[in-house]
Amino acid sequence: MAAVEDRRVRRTRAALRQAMVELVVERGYDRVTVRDVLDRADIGRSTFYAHYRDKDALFASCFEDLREGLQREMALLEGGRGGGPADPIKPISVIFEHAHRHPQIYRAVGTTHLHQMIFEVMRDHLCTHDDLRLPVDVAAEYHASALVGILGWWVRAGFPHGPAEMARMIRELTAGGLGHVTAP
Amino acid sequence: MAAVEDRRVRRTRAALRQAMVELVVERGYDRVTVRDVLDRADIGRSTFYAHYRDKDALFASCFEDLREGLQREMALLEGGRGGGPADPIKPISVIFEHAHRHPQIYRAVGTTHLHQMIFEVMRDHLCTHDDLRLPVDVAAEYHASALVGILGWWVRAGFPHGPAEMARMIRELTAGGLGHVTAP
DNA sequence: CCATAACCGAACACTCTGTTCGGAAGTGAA
DNA sequence: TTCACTTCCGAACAGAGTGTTCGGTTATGG
Repeated sequence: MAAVEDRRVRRTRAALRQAMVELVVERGYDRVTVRDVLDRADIGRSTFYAHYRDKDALFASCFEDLREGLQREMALLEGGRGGGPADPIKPISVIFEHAHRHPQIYRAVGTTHLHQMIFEVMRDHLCTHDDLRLPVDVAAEYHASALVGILGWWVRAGFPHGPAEMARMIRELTAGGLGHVTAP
Repeated sequence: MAAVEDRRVRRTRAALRQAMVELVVERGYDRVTVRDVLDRADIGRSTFYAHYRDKDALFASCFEDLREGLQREMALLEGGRGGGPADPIKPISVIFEHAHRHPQIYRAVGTTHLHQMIFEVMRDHLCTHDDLRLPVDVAAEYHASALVGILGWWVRAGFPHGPAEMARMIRELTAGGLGHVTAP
């Protein structure tokens, strides 16, 4: 049992994922067909279905690595210091930098997947400060939605502001809310 | 040229819209087919395409009345007093009450349409206070996304909190941000 | 070298879409 | 009530996309 799979498998999946991302960036998810992906990746039809159940499955797999990477960075941020949180806005800054470092894939990712991703990160982060005066889900949903909205806008607009400045703006906008949540 | 259209037209469109909303609530937009709508509404296939270009067009038409109603209420809110804004959170409260008054249709509306709707209302409202320290689009996108996220969560969860309390929570969460925006 | 696993591609059955057209039926006005 | 007009029906059709099957071909790793 090979720990790393057959080279053919690796190449096939990589080609499919890359073709998928390219096409979604060019046309948007709805306007991409399985046939398009096959042609672009130069992969046989039956081969595709041997690897992925359908278009959605391939699309989802495109972001697994991405999500794992982001979660690793977030965990590293919290694990670094056992004490209090250094900066309540720092995680947001990390997200913006992450997006800025992977432009094309963030351009392709739909708001749904992005929301899922950010929401989990956000809720995990909020759960560490449980002195809330509001239901956790409400706060998490609120901040996650706001952040995803801004993030999507930022990506679509072609990164007009730089990640640090974006983080600063978010701080301005969430000052009251997150302050209430995270202040002692 | 009749100001009010032929009764058959009215009945046909009403049946199609109602069937569409019901089915979307039951299964979600992607899992509803034109055939499903036809069967539920008991309308012929060719008749459907005589009224709407495709599924999207029918879906969009389902929310035109809704959007107009909400915009009317918002306009009435600002037009009532010529002076300063009574309460920066009031518009949000209006939105929540509007959603609470039309549960099933808000349950069906996708986040995309909802976002479009809320964003316009939000930007119009923010534009009246132009002493911003941030780009208007950023602020509007931020608050609109947050609100739509919460609204969607609230609707999906079956209105667990009552519109007034929701508005209060939003006030808590946006206190800093909107304060900076609307304060003199 | 060779057993094995992966790939190919053509063919197939299926679902959904959007259009066409002649005939049936409802509608509003006279 | 009559009647011209509009709308509706439904079957049929072409086209696009999906997901599966299967026998033959090719690359891989031991």
